[in-house]
Amino acid sequence: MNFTDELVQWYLANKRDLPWRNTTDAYTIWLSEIILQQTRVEQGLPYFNRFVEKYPTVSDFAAAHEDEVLKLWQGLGYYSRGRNMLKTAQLVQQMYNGVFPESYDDLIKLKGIGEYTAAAISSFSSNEARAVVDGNVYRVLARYFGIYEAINSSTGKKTFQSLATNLLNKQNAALHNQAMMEFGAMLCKPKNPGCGICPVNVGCAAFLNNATTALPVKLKTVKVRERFFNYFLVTDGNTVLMNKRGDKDIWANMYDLPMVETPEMLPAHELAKLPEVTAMFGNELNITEDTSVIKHILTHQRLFVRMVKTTNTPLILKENWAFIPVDSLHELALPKVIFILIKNIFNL
DNA sequence: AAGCCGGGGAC
DNA sequence: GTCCCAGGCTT
Repeated sequence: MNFTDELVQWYLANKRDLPWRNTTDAYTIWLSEIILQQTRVEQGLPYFNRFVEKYPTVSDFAAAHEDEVLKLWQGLGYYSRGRNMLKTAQLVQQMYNGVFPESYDDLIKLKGIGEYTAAAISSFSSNEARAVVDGNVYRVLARYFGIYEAINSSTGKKTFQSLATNLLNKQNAALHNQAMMEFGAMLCKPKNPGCGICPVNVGCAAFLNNATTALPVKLKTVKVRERFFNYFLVTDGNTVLMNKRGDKDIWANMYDLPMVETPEMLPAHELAKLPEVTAMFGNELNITEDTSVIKHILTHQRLFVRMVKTTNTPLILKENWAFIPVDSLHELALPKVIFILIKNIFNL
């Protein structure tokens, strides 16, 4: 048996039972694929189930409001996925009359669908002969064929996509793709791969050369920026002043609190006198509580976040500010760290 | 081509 | 701490 046939045999004997594998409905598969971008199966699974229940068809999804989608997406990260899904659902409703496209060429044009996702949806829904290349496939191919080209260079991407396409079983694209990814996720793992029980170890360049830890090769480490967020809790117990974020920075269109960003974390008494703060509240801030600083890690940023409670109220409400009834707080999509800051105060 | 976009789990 | 996850969009 050749390499890919071995992996298919391994897959049939070892595959997990995952809900999106029991359908060929392009809409349902699309839901799963977007949710699973840069996301582990175990983390995405409960979100998939909630989305399928709330939006059984793409028409149901298209009728949703963005706040509602982001709320359902809360905690999953990379929120542009949720925002793009709504746009795509609305476009499919209008342009395709609610019938989700199945062809790669149609799918690749949609917001939030790139090469990987178009290949995944087209092959899983209609068995179109398109090879998926995700993180798992990069790793499996780099190791088995001993490819030291960086998987995140533009030439490397072409090399791996070309190799994956050549290897594709064009009669059984769906099964082939599932097998490649599941093998990478379950056995040919980033750390401690199961080489001892691997069905293709005798042909694996990395195994034979003791190079599994060196492959795949990936370029550069991301630069991490440090930021200091000072949030203000303005509440009378019945309502709380919330801010809807813009669409440029992190957590686009989600909700947090009024805040100032500082170049470093200041003691409360210095924060209270900051010109930016006194301008906002009319005079020196009266701080009644100050949380300990929470360190919150994102891919490109290390956030240091604190929240101060104040008896002051702002002079004027900025455009994106509103006093929200505490009873309605649970409807707002909150970034993880905001949820942590206020969950105990308002019983969220 | 490089930078940006979350949160969590394994080690 | 570091790495990476069924990646894609913007500049």
